[in-house]
Amino acid sequence: MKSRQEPLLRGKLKGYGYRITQGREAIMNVLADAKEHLSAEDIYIKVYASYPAIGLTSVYRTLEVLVSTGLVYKFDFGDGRARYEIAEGRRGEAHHHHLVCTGCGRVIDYADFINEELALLKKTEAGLSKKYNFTIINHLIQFYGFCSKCKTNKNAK
Amino acid sequence: MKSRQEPLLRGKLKGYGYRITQGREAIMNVLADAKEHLSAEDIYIKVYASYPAIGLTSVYRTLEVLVSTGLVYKFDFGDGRARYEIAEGRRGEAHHHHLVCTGCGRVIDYADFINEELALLKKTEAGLSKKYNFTIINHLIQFYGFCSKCKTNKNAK
DNA sequence: ATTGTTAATGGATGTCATTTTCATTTACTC
DNA sequence: GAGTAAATGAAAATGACATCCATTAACAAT
Repeated sequence: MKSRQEPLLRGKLKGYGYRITQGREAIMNVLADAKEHLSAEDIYIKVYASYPAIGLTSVYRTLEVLVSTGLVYKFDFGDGRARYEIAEGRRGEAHHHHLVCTGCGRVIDYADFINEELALLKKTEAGLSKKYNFTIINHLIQFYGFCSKCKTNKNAK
Repeated sequence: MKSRQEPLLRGKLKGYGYRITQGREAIMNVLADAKEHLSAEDIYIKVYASYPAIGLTSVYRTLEVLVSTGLVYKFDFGDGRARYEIAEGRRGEAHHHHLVCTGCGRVIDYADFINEELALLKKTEAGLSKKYNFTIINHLIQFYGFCSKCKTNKNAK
């Protein structure tokens, strides 16, 4: 099933003066249908399935274009690979933050308390936007600490 | 001037069963005296000045130990290199969050609104700790968007 | 529809932070 | 002071991502 999202991205990309290529269309489709944030390689693999002529290099380049135009968000969760998520459409749906265990590296997604957080973030955003003349579009919140397994021993030898 | 911080770390590391080596002492000194969060290479260079026998490998290994025991925090700001900060001692002093420009990659540090944020974070932390049996020690908050230079053109071609 | 131009591509190669390997050294126990 | 296992440094490996460059394809103008 084709996503109804893609033509939107397509039009916007074109509006910024970029050409619409087969590879870029395939990448936008994958992003529009994604339920999770994907790594560049995740995207490459998914695109490859329907368009094997794709190169990993083009995935990186297209993502860079999409991110720099604001059509796609890029996150760094600290595991050494960036993740990408489409900006319009799927917003809020699976929005969550992370608990990152300092002991074992485990990452727990949570969506609890998100609403209270969001309320505060809105206020903060307003102040920051004004002071720094910065348009805020998204955010990343991570808590670091120790998960249940690691909290007792703290990796003692 | 020797930091009074280091013996603390030293004792704790020992308590976890790790040996205290010259390299580890030097690294702990650097971390205890640091005013900013440092990258592994930053630390290597500083340690090298007083202890040239140090190897970059040992810096990475020692940092891993310190992080996994909770004595040092590790952050990933998304610029491809991790940053480290001592857990006890210098807390709060230069605590800030980031505005990351999606257009050009610029990172703006801000410390405004931190207090309101912290109040909420404390509440959130309490809830999360309980629900996920996770001991929260630190956090990372980043806003993504467009800085003043990038907001108008969004890198259009 | 055909052509010209220039952006976009893919494969190879490079880069850079971090990890692994391994033979040697050293902190700490007895 | 000797024994032993942890820790080390140098070199090589890894893995994500960027760059180079010759080729291809999008799209505007015909």
